[in-house]
Amino acid sequence: MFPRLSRDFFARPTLTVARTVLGRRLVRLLDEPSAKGARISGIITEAEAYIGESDLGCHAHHGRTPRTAVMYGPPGHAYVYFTYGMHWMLNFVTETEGFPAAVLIRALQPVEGLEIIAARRKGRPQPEWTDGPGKICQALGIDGGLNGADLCATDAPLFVEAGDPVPDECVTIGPRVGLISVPEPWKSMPWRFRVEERITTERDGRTPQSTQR
DNA sequence: AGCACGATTAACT
DNA sequence: GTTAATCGTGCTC
Repeated sequence: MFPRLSRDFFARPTLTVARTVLGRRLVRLLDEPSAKGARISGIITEAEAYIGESDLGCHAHHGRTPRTAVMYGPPGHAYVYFTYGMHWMLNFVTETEGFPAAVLIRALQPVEGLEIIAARRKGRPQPEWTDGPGKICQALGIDGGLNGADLCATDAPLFVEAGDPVPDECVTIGPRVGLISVPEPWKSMPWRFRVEERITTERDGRTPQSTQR
């Protein structure tokens, strides 16, 4: 159990939050009676930045709407939205109130609540439990009910704990994923941060490559 | 009111 | 590699 990240962590430039959130632990406290107080958690291994109305890849590029209102609010809250008719996506609101920006959490390394995750990701191998933004929400039981939730409240059901910082040599930076029809330069801005998977003892001198999915 | 599309995933050829 | 699933959102008429 580590200290929870305070609002100061999120009230910084979005690129800084996206880079430094790697290695931290996302924690979901279950509130359902059948699993009262159970913890599901994982180390954050991939995140992307979405920055303001001028970023044509950001939902806020249409301005303030009912959907994007949370991004215009104070930092340290969850922006959870629904897409493709079936998937929920989790973001952390960043920067200052009034400026719409957020960090999309794209991948985790599962740590706690493995049995619950396995049940929710039934039949899939462990590497595929939380290696996508929709999968994370499925595994942790995150949906629209958590949109706007304060990650820094004392009784928060969803929050982030401190963890070991990830050194630069373990992080690859590249373009954000899935922005099919977003115009340049936004489509290619290197605003995706990912912890490179490697065997712990590996030392092969490979140049980290900018991966794509 | 109608329409095109999406910060994806899983299944299929 | 290709594509169906499935519906909220924001735009156009």
